Amino acid sequence: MSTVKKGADARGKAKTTEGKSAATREAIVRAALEVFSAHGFEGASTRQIAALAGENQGLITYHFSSKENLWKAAVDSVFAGVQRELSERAKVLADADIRTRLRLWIIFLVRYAASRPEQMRLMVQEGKADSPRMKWLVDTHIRGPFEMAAPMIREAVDAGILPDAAPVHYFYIIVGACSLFFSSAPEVHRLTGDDPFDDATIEAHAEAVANLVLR
Amino acid sequence: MSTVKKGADARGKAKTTEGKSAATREAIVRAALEVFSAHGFEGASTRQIAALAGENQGLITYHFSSKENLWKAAVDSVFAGVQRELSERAKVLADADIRTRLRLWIIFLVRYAASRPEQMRLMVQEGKADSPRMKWLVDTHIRGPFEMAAPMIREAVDAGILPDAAPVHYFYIIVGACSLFFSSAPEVHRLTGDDPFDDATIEAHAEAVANLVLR
DNA sequence: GTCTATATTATGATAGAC
DNA sequence: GTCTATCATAATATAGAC
Repeated sequence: MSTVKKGADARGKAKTTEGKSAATREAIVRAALEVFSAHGFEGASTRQIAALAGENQGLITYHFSSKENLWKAAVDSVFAGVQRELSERAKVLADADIRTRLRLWIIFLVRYAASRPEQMRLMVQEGKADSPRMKWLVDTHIRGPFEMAAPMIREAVDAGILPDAAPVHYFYIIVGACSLFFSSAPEVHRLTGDDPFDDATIEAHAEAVANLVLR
Repeated sequence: MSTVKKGADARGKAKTTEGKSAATREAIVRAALEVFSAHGFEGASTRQIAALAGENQGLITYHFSSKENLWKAAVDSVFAGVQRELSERAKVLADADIRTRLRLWIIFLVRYAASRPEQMRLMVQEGKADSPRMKWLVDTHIRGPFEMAAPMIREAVDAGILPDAAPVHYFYIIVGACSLFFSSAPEVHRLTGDDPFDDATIEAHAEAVANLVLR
């Protein structure tokens, strides 16, 4: 906090120039995530994003220079959370037994999918083709979590807790099992009347997956 | 087959006028499915679809009158197969034991997801919001399969084959487990070097899910 | 850093010749 | 049924005032 040029502005934000800039950037990223995950990369418009963020369209070019860079920033913002939380957890649980680690991983995945249903949507939307954006996504955000999970899965298979199959299969089986319920939430709601994002329902889903995998 | 006005045309199709019209329609629907599932509804352009189909853009309006109707026709074409095949299978297997039915259902889901990876992409893309398209999707194509699977799941739970949980959870767990591997195929390929659509890999995934669920 | 105005291109849909 | 040409609108990105 150094040179304060303005005080609180019309929207009630009291920030330094740099602080204001960062806040604008953040607001745009947040809006971008919502719009990109709802409409896909091509379907999303920068005007729509600017409008949702309550900022000017010209600022998108200023802060991100292109729609593609904005997309990357938005994706970074969803994955930043998982990566960090997961590796923290991994450290703490390094010496727990394999069943406990698997169960907690699954519960984590379900809660994360429930708190950020956009993530799986982004993955599925980009998973359509082997594009440059796809390469970037895998190298930057998928390989890490996969390489953390693979040894755990292998260990469970060796211990006879899981039937024999390659880790990739289990990775996508478990991620799919944990996530689809939430990335199809309005569908679930229309089908049964339940709200998937209700706390009790989230826990029920976590229990269902964990109990199915570990028995 | 009645009044033949033209013979084989430039692209080598020998058709009646009605036959030609139907073939055009079909070509457009096939292209639309590909483009919609790759780019989502808003991201897809009718020009792109027409170009891929090798047909004129004006014909889209002629045959479908709007982009929305074309989307519905494309979705119908993916789901038509599942619905029919599933209900046929259901009849044949009505008196098989519950484990066999569950196993065959899973194998069917995996093979279907592998043969039409677009389906899950379409579902996830529309699952973003409770839109009119979403309502149409659920009412026309989701409720049927769900109501076919639910009693089977309930039976498996009652028989002690599956841990206790509501059918909706199992439905999305199993569909997610069977599908994500294929709707993220380029991602899987980049991650491990394997081709998910290789026959042996498809069977390996089916076995992995079936063995995990049934033990 | 933020805003307005605009150049350029692409979109969905229509009109009308054949 | 199929095609070309076109309308009206909306898109990304830029230029330049403040």
